[in-house]
This record gives sequence, structure tokens and C-alpha cells, in this order.
Amino acid sequence: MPPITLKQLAAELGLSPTTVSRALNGYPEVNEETRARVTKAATRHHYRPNTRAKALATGRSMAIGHIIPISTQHEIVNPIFADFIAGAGEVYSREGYDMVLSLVPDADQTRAYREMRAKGSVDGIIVHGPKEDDPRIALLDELGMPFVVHGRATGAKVPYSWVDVNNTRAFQRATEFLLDLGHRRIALVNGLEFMDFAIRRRHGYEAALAAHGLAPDPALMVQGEMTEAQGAHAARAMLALPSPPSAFLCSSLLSAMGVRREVEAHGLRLGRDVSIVTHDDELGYLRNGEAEPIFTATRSSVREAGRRCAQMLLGIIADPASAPRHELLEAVLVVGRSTGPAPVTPR
Amino acid sequence: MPPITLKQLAAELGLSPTTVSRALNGYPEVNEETRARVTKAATRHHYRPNTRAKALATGRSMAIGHIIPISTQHEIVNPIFADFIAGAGEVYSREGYDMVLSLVPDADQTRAYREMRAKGSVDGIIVHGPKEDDPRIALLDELGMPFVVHGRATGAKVPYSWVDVNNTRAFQRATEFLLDLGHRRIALVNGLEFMDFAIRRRHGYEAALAAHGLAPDPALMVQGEMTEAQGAHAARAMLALPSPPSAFLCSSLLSAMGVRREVEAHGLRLGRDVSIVTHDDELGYLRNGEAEPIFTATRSSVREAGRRCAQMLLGIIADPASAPRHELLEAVLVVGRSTGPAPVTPR
DNA sequence: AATCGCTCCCAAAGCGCTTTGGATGCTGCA
DNA sequence: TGCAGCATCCAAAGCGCTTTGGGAGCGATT
Repeated sequence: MPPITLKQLAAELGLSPTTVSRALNGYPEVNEETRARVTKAATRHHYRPNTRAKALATGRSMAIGHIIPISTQHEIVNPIFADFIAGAGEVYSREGYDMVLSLVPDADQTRAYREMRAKGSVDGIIVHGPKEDDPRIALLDELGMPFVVHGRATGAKVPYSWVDVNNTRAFQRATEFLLDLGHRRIALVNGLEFMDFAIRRRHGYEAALAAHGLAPDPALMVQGEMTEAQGAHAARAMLALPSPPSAFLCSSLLSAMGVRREVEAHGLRLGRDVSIVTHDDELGYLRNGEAEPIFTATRSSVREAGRRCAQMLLGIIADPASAPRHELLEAVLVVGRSTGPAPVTPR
Repeated sequence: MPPITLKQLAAELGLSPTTVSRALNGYPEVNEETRARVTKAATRHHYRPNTRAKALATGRSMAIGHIIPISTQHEIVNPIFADFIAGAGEVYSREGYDMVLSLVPDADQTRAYREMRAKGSVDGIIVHGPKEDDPRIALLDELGMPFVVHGRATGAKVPYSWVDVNNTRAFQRATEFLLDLGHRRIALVNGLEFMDFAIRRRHGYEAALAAHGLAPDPALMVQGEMTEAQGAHAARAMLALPSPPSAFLCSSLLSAMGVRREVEAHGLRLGRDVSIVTHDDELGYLRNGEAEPIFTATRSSVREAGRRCAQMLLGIIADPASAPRHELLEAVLVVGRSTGPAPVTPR
């Protein structure tokens, strides 16, 4: 049998739909006694207002859209995605919002955003994986759709709301940390550098080197998908260099694991012969140790970022006229067993 | 400005909403010439019918629900989840469906499913992570909501539709493969054994041992969250045993990576001193090598499983009276460099 | 006694769409 | 000429809810 409707509930109680609606939505103009009767009957029947009807009547759909780009350039689903969603989802379910996901090819992005707007199925949108000069921001602004960007897009022309980790600072500090330990040949195993976050990380790395009068060595810098294989490949190539790095700075725990594997395969000891610092998104399924961190890392929970993004978006929806909001999360540098002073005698 | 509505479009064209609706939905009783005019105007205005209104009118919401359990027992978001979603999402967007995600604590599962039904926001549901005797199946059956289970629930009383990998067979074959190589001390590093898939994997492992007259050794069997740390811990403990395993059978690539690390830390060589076979879900961000597999593995794409689940569910929605459907995917055993004959002389 | 101000409830419109049940005009055939 | 039949279009109802604009009843105020 189909779910019970407001009208049926009202009929059963001998009340008008109006009164039942008001009783359930907490309006004051209804007797507390009748309200009690109504709520009791509602729970007994597992009554829930039909969202489609409610959305149509109120003009608010109580849903947030996440459009996930299916890139042809890198055919992987972003590994941090699940955790981000988990964080955002917490907030949504607490606030009574649904989350609607849409996976769309890179080429159809514009159409997808337009469509979400026109179909009216969501009240706001979270933008994932901003690129350096991301056209989506201008589009959403033009469409007048509330949105929050997870990350930033350096080239964006219009003001917009975002939540981001201070990637520049994090990688600058990590690099400084290694420099202070005496390392001079520091490799950067970065994400794809058309992604905004990867660009910022490189800037941080370069800034720290520059502050010590060091020029970045292209042979020690790679970008790519952040996988275990990437780390292993990069390490293999670099350790074979005439003047190999004594330290690696990785953009992801997976890359770091690949580097570690290759380092150990060379018979080198981590934290003694070679140091590794990595960024750690604190993914649920990929922990950097338990009590004590394994890798020295710049740590920032992507799940927390998900929560903040969601919270911010709901705030904007509640007050659309407010000024754009920003939240810059600082990563903490946690010291594990993967770093140590640079070896004195070059190998 | 708000998106254009059917009525506005009709007014602009000097037609009735009825005709415009019919023109756009391909009904025959409209002049092809007018249909052309209508479609042209519609595309020009980026017109899309409001989903909420359409859903209300048709009784179909064109959305599929995924309820992700947020377990208190294992506070991790299932790492395979993102890939599964990616597969399902492909199908949905091709068929014009939306995907709505709901993250709910284990305790609220029943309420969540009831609510999804009552709110009428989805036409069907995909059930994730079935446990041995999962109450959700009976509930959904009772609610009369179309659903497909990703995996199976051994104890379920009612018939239901599912898509699953033949976990039993996969692990039986993997174990046989190791036995054929002469291994007799084979460790099982399994997922949490209240999950149905983990139970089946253990059965497969035990069956193969039994077929060779071997009794399973509890000291060589662990279950837990499938992380790198789990693999490393398990390997460390087992390699310290008086009679250590010569081979490991892992439930996930992450566990296998942990085992590998510990094996190598012991100065043992993979594929020579110790063998590893792992299950490989072919996750986008965690590949088992590129052209050539690194680990010998039972391979089955979870993204493909997502596609199949979605497809099956849409089929059921189109024909709700049809008999329950099942799809059993066979994992292939791919041989990599992590396995070899059992060492003749015990270490 | 007349009026005011509450409290508590209801009828009806409307959200944007689909769909039923005609209307209208024209062609073709007896 | 008259009428069935067809091709096109439209008015209006209805999906399940919220919300506007009262309206009845009743004690309090003047």
C-alpha cells in the first residue's frame, strides 16, 4: 500500500489538512491538545510529508547537489571523495537535507549545472576539485545558485565562498622542516598541477626553498595522479640520479607509501638515509598510523572540510544576500618516524 | 531570475501548456511543425521541467537512493564505496536518474528506509554492505520498495534481487593456487566477518584447505578493517610464529600492501620466501600495477558491480512484478610477481 | 449590550507539471 | 449534403503539500 498522505491523516482525525500541516510544522495557532493528537497519529502511521509535494509548495527542495567530474584526463574517482561526502553527509542528515550526486563527464559540466538549476532539484551546490581558472564559478554565480567551493580557483573573476586547506603554508612548513633537518635535495611528488591545490603546494615548496637560497630542481619535481605506483616510480627514477634527493615531500599517503617501498627496496632506511613528509587527508580507510604517526605529515581532515563546506552552504542558503564566506583550515605538522637529519656523508 | 516554466514557455509560443508538454514528451497528437517550434524555444531558454513538479504529477521521482551505513563498529567509510558509486552513477546519468545519498548511523537504518519510502523521494534503493542476516531486506520487501542488494545476506528469509561477486569460489581458487604451489601454511587476512562477503571468503578458504586434508589454523586467520596497518600487524604477528605462514591470502590490496611491507622488513623476498594473493576490487585510485599485476590477485571490478546493480534496479522499477534477479560475477585470478613455489627448506 | 481581541480551526488557491476528456476544423466517403 | 473520422489543440483536474485570508466562538472590555 502507498504511504499515508496528509489528507488521509486529516480525515482520520476529523481535522482539516491545514490544521494537521500546521500542527506538524509547529505553528502556534493550534491547540496543544490537538497538536498532541496529530503528532501521535502521525508517528503511529509513520507519516512523513511527501518531499516532492513539500518542495513544490515551499519552493525549497531541501537537497544539496554534488557534481562529481568524471575526467577523461585522469579516469579515477578522487580517493578523498568518499570521506568528504561522509563529512558533508553528517551535516545534511542532521539538518534534514538530502544529498544528490551527479557524475558528469568533464565536457558536460556546464550543461549539468544549468540543468540542476532549471530542474530545481537542489537548493545549493558544492563544487569539487577546482582547477586553476575554473569556469564553473562564474557560471554558478550567473545562475544565482548558492554554492561553496571545496578549494579555491586562483583565476576566478567573481567573489565566491570557499573552504580550503592552507596548502601553500602547509607545504612551505613541511619544506622548512626538512631544510632545518639539513636536507638540501628535497623532492616534490605532487598531484596533477592543473588542480588548484597542487599549484599551491608547489608554490609553498618553492617559496621555502627560495627563502633558503635554493633553486628548485626540475629533476626532483613530478606531478601525477596520487597513487602508490606514482610514488614508487618517482622514487625509483630520482634515487638513480647522480645526486639523489635525501628527502621526499609527497602530496598523498598513497604516494608516500610508494616512495617508502622503493626506498626500502634500495636498502635505505626511512628516517635515517631518506626522509619522507607527506600530506595526510586523514582518510577513513588510509590512516597514518594509530596513536603515533608513521609518516611525518601535514595533516588536515578532509572529512572535517566536508562538514565545514556543508555548514557554510546551508548558512548561505538561509541568508542568500550575505557576503561570500571563506574558511581557511590550517594543516598541522605531525612528526612521525619517517624523518630525521640529513645524512652527513652523501651516499 | 528564476528558471522558465512550462506555462511561460507556452504563453510565449501562444500555445497551451498541454500542447507544449506533449510536444516535449514526444506524444503523437501534436503537429511536427509545432513540435519543432516548441523544442527550439525550449532549448533556447534552457528549459528543463521542474523535477519536483514532474515527480508529483507522474508519481515517479526519477531518483535512486543509496543509504550508506555509518557504523559505530568500524568508523570508516568503505573505501570501495566511491568506485561503486561511480559505476552506478554512469548508468543513472545515462538513463536520466538522479542519485540521492543518505548517510545514516547503524541504529537508525530502519527509520531511514521507512522515511525514504514515505517521503517518496526515490523510486528504488541500493542496499550496501549486507551483513549475514540483514534486517533491511525484509523491511524493504515489506515496504514494497524496489531494491537491489550489492552482495548477499545469507540468512535472508524473503527472495530478493542481488549482484554479487562469487567470493567463495574466488577465495577457494586462490587457496588452491597456493596449495598447488606447495604452500601448506596459508594465512587469511580477512575483512570483518560479520560482513557477508567476508564469511563467504573464509568458507572458500576453508573448503580448499579441507579438500587437501588440511585443518584451518586459527593462529593464521585474522579479521578486521581492511587497512594497510591491519596487513602489517597481522604479518608481524604471524611471521613471529614458531611455524610461520609461507603464504598470505588478503581481502584487500591495502592489507596486502601492509603484509608486503612487513615481509620485506623481515628481509624476506616476495614471491620467493613468502607469497601473497589478494583480492583486487580494481579501485580507481589503488591499482594493482599497470600492464602487469604486482600482486597475484582475484580481480573483480567493483565499479562494474555498481553498473550492474544500477541496471538491474532500473529494470525492476520498469517491471516491478518480475521475479527477483540475480547476477553472480566471477573474479578472475591474475598472476603477478607476488607468488611462487613454497620454499623447500623451512626458514 | 455592543465591541474587541483572542484562540482555534478551515476553505481554497497555488506550486509546475501530466493527463483525461473534450472541442474544433477539416477531409473523405456514402 | 451529411456525417464519420482524423489531426490538433485546449481547459481543467489532480499529484500532496503549504499558506493566505478568513470565520466561528467566547471571554473581556467599554
